[in-house]
Amino acid sequence: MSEENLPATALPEYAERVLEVAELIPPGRVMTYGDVAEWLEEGGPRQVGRVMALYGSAVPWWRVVRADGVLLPGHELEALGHYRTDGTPLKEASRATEGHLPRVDMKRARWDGGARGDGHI
DNA sequence: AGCGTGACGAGTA
DNA sequence: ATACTCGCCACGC
Repeated sequence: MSEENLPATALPEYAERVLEVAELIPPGRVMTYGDVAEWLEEGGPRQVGRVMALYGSAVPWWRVVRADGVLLPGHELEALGHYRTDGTPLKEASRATEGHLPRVDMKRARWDGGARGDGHI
């Protein structure tokens, strides 16, 4: 038997953790890829991004955003619809956004993961 | 083995 | 505000 033939579970455990965090994010709030990685204490923003790109379709992917608050290319309208439904704070009422799609107001929408002071870690 | 790329982040000019 | 660089880790060629 060869160790090379890893079980390769349907979803890597890391991926499952990332998806779990994505599900934890309450409506009207968002977490950055880096925040998720930090919350998990493993991997980095790019690893989280990879998981979301592959399996994000099974979770509220729009609640995991870039640190800039820029909407996902190709899913801007989709995400925007969800943000309006969830009541996520957006930055649009400004001349700077004129001609540009609104971005998530990270200052208000960023979620710390429940402050994870209530029993976690 | 190296090299480019990616649903990233932060820093600097 | 934009553009560029570097660090980061996994994957594909």
